[in-house]
Amino acid sequence: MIKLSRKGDTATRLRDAGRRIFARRGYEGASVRGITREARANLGAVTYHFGSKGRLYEAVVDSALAPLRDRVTEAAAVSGTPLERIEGVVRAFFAHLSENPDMPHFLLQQVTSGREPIEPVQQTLQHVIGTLSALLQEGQEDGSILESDLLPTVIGIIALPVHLTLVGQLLSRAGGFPGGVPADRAEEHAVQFVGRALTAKEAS
Amino acid sequence: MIKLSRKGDTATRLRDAGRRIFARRGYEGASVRGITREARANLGAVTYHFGSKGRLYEAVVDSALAPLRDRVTEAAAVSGTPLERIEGVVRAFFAHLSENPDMPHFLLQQVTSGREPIEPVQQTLQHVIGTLSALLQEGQEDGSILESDLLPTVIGIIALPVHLTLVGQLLSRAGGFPGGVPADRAEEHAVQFVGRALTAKEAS
DNA sequence: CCTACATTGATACGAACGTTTGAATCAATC
DNA sequence: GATTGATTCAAACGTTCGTATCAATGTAGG
Repeated sequence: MIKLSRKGDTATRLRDAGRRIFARRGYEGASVRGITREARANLGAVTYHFGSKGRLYEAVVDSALAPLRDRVTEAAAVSGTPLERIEGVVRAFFAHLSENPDMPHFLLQQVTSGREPIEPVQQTLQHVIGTLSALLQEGQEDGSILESDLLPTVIGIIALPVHLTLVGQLLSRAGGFPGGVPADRAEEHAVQFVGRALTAKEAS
Repeated sequence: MIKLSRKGDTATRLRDAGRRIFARRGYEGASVRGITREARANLGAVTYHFGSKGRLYEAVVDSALAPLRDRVTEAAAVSGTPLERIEGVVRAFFAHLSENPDMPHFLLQQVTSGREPIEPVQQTLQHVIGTLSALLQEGQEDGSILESDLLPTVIGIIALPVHLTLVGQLLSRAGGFPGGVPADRAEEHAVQFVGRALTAKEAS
């Protein structure tokens, strides 16, 4: 009755296959049959191990987002100026996105689904927004970051990595913009872009 | 045989209903039955007027994107500094998004679908990216805009309106951030954010 | 009026969907 | 080696999907 999740576990294989297929085709576009086929599992395996397609989806999303929350927390906790720590969060985003190329899909699928986001997404959003808001506020209080509405600024900061990664993929796939945006250039660019937007020196 | 598209046309009602439902539930999540029900049309009407569900979707996306292309073109063509015209494009985006709240859904659904985007989306992307790239290059040549890679910069500029609109909706719906981001504040914020990021004055 | 054509309507079809079922198989415990 | 519980398997269920069919209806032009 050893229930360790060895890598070859059927449940683990289902989660992995689910991650790929849900990300690529969306929730409705993914079929239990397709997932079980890719996971080399029986059709009934999703019901057996997760209860339903919906609960497999939640498990997939949660397993993709949990490490992101941790990374953001970590990046925000180092010592340094608020701006440096915000840059660290941006880099943490890029690191996680490049290691988990399916991730931005889940985030945006949830955002565009029109439904109330499922719990792990809600948690992650609140956590990231809360963390960045705190850093911004700290920077604004000590004068190192320009005054501005917190929420839209935070959204602007988050939007960059997600969009650069995703649209980069899209363009290199289909856009007539050969090569798209290489990951490392994208990261440097995002850090610069955010840094300038937050600290632009007024002509004095 | 008068084939004017009066507002009560079955084809028009189908396109309108399709826009709402495709945006809200995605392509696979929307059903022909649901669309025809909402349009008060017969089940066979989609096949009859558009040939298939897929072609209705293309018609919907095209009817949503065509006006955006026009607006961007217009905003980029006015006289003014490159930065002012870029700001105009950003404002055009916001105007179009706030009048067509379903629009960002289509854009991001395409981006996250993993499939090659359908033709009107590809056209629009290329057009907007081309237009902004030209404005950026002009500004970089006359020194009014900082040097940076064109493509990621353009993506950053586009990402802002889409994300602010969408995430604003999401947060006001579910996020524990009451009110989200009011549309007019979002627009001003985006214009400032972009302006700073493009023209930050180096300490000299 | 009548004919021709465009549109609507009700119904049917086959395929794919998520889930259920119950027998078969496997691995650990006594 | 028998027993037990967990897991896999093949098959089937009922539902919903997109599309096709064809008769009924509306609407000009002759």
